[in-house]
Amino acid sequence: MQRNILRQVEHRLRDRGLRLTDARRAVVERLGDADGPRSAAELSADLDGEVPLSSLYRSLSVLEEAGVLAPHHGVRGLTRYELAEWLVGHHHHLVCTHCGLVEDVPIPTDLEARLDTLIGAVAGAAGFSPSDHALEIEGRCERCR
Amino acid sequence: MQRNILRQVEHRLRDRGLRLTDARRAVVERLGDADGPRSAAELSADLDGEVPLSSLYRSLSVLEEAGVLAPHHGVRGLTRYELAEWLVGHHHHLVCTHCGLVEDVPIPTDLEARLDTLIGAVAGAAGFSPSDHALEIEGRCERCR
DNA sequence: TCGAAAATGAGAATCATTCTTGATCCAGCG
DNA sequence: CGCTGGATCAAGAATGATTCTCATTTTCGA
Repeated sequence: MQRNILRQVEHRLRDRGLRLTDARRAVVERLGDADGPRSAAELSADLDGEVPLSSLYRSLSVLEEAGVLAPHHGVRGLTRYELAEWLVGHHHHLVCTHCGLVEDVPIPTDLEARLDTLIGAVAGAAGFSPSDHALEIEGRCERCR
Repeated sequence: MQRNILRQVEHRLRDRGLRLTDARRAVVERLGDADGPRSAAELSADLDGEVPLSSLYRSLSVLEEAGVLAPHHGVRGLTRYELAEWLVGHHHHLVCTHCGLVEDVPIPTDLEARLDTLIGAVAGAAGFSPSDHALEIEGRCERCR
């Protein structure tokens, strides 16, 4: 992952009187290397239990609160997190209906622009003020094909 | 809701050796009248506790298994269900980031067509076989504006 | 009408997540 | 240098949604 990200995160936390501690840095690093959202349990395994689960959850919610992480709610009450879009850019998700894998995928800017226009129209008509959107493409991944 | 739906559901269940019992009918009726996905707890309240929670959960998973309901995973480990698209047509969701309300919204067919094309291209490039997609528009609803 | 399969209800059990409590760390200050 | 308060941490209890168990009941077809 780009070391740049850690600097941005540290700065953002500092702005809010928070610190970039070891646990938080570890979480950001793992998510920066991942190719999709990760759950607390997955991160804990990645970290080989170096961070107690309770602390890990707390780190995740602090980072979410600070806008560093974005939550992603998937199957069976599992919440997975990923780095917020201001850190890694706008993207969408491919979700494998068979194995549950979630993978990031970028979308060409021209389509994204059209999507934005459409969303504005649809939401406005319903009295909604759209602030963001998420497109999930479901299907079978390469391995589960 | 259209009575038609109940007939289709009954037929589909029958095909799989399942019955359209009182509890299942009640669930389908409530969801048919709702303007968005509903959780087990919300349905239980709607039904004034006529159906025990354990039975309600079972009904929901049987109906999901049979392809009658589609699950929708929202914040805080809440799973909400709605009638599957073959019963009520393709649509997307407006999600209020403030109060959590989820509302159905139809999308003009021309945009939907463009979306499909795009999705095919993006997914194909990543080795995915897309079978479905979900677009969630986040923002503030009329009341939380 | 009988028997097998399907369905039910009540409560216990599970699992991810959150809360509570008390200890620890650290930057800035005197 | 040592104190002080906010920030952080660890450990376990608590919570809340969901699933499981099991004994009982209902339903459908032969």
